[in-house]
Amino acid sequence: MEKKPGFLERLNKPQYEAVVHEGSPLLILAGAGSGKTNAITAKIAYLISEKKVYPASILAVTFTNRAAREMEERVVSILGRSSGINLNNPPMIRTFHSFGAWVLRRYGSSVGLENNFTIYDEEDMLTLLQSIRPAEAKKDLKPYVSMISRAKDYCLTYNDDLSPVSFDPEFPDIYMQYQKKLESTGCADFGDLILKPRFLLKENPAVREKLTRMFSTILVDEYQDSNVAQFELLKILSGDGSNLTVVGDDDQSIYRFRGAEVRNILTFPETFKNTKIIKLEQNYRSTSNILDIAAAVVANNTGRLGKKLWTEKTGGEKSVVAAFNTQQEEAEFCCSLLNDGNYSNTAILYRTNAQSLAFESLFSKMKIPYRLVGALRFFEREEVKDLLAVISLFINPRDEIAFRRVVNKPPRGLGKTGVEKIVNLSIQNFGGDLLEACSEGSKTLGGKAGKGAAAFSQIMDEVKSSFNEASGPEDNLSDFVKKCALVTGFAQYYREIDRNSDSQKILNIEELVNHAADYPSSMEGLIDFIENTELDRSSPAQENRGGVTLITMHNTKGLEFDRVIITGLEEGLFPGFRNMENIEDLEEERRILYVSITRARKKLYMTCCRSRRIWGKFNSFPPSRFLSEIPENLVTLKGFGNTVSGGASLINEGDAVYSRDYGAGEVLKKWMNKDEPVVLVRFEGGRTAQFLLRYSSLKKIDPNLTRNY
DNA sequence: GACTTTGCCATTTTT
DNA sequence: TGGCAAAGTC
Repeated sequence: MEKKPGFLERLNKPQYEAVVHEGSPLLILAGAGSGKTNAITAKIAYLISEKKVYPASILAVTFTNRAAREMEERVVSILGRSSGINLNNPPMIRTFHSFGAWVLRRYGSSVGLENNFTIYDEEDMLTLLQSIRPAEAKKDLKPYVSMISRAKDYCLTYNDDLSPVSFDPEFPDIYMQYQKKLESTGCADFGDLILKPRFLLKENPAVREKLTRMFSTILVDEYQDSNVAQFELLKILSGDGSNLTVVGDDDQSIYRFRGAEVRNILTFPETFKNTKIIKLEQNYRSTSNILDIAAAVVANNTGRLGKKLWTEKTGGEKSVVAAFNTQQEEAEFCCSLLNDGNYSNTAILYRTNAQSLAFESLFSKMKIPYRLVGALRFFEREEVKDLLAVISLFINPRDEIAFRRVVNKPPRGLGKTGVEKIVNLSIQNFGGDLLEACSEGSKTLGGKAGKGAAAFSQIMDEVKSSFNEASGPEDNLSDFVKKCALVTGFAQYYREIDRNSDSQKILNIEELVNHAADYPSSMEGLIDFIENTELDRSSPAQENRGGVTLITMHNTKGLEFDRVIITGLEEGLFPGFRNMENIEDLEEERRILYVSITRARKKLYMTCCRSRRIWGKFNSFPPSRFLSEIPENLVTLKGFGNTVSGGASLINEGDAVYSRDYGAGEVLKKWMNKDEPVVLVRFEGGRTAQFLLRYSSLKKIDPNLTRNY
């Protein structure tokens, strides 16, 4: 028998089965830490090296740029070791959105998109809405941005019944105006990157045939995060699905708010006949102590496909649940754990980005190195977007949002009226070309505005000629981007701002210039550069740093750490914000916790604070209900006072109680929530709060003594 | 039209 | 608490 290559030898039985399966649709249900990426990369490598599949005919789709990069690296590294593999035409490994953009750059003209289109993020979407409805306040228009995004997630155009998204009677009209304007400026938003390719493939048989023939094998990672539009695109692309492999875990679906549809994975076998289902249930990451907690928590969810994760690493260190009074104490606790110097093996997780602040300031003070993942998204920063807007406008002179952004920045005398005049001029006389309109405006507009228009026209001319100057096969784009920063005056403008406030905007511009060095100095290179910066907004400088990882729970998907500290487990924060009566929202929060817990290899901490400052005010929160879902014997409790079925559980309705955070009060109500006694207390001064008795530090007191507190 | 001040209001999670 | 937008001043 022929010897198997090493990367196949290392697979376990179901993994191997998944890798070699062929001929019918394949659904891999892969639990957390079960080697899912390993299986999918091994499958790609297997197809290329063993089945001699043409590499470029393989399409692998992920949801995050990080996942796409990682998969690509792994495939290259596996195949690099085998000889005789030619990767000149490598497999296409992209995010869904980047794949959509790729399709549109090539074939978009048949749906009205030229290949110089720029991609709008939510901020740009809002600006566009404002240009349609100038009378309305920004905050009133904001909801429509997410409605439009959701509609597109669900594959709905403005002609469709939009009631699944919103009953707002204005919405269909606003959506229509938005879409028409967006198309007239020759741009696309994130939703369009999926919707338009799907429409294109549906309506254009020639392109459909070309693409379906081009990609004979399709693999999708994190399939549980796909939305309806992505599913529709996939369906057209993969035909009967016989060469389609999807990998996912219904328990890790945490993007419902963004239109992800768990049903896509739940009903996959019904949609694609003869689906082979393979479950990967051996966890290679965590100890059984950690997995047991994860399992106990997620068991409270309904409608699961059901997997049983198991591990050979039985036992392990006991997990800790710790309660504190303030987020300051919580951060200090993390510091004390980090005294052992295990920075890079530790991650601190939180539900909202705002929570990172307490850690950041304390860690800077204590000289603990940290890296912040995902928070200040580099490419969303003002100065970066300004510079990108100038380049976008150079590529696509119809890009009205980019134009509005930079035409009077730094200030050069063009106000609202002047800008409106130029925009109208562009539409009436120049087919939307704003640069020609601006040049014309410099003659027709009087006074300051005319001078401003002339100045901006000249700047854009200089941008244009700077680009022509830099040519030659060895040149990259960094010189050009640098020149843009200079001729626009941004370099000087932001240096001045940096001097007056303690910002570092110039550094960000420099980083963008460095970034541009990766792209060849050609129009394609430039479009590529802009597209990649629009689609991948993470900051490489931050992500590659060492130190403790500070990260949102959502962002941890796909990562793992020896030690994980999940912070802010407070009712109202996690789960929180929306009405947690909605069972689907609540279950999604629970899955977020499940994802978070399963990031830990060896040691898990969960923390909560009794009070936390939100919007400048101190608010008190009871511990998260999720904590009460963890069997007591699996964790060590710290800082909960005289809890654990002690005196506190003797508290009854009508009792006088004392809380160290609220003071004295009276128990109004007591009831059971999943075997947990809960009390509602009204404190002196009228404030009320709920407590899970097990975790509260409430003490029963003699009502006659109340006044003493 | 540019710049300053006041007063309001808010925070999930991300391609 | 702070960020941002409307209102106010030059």
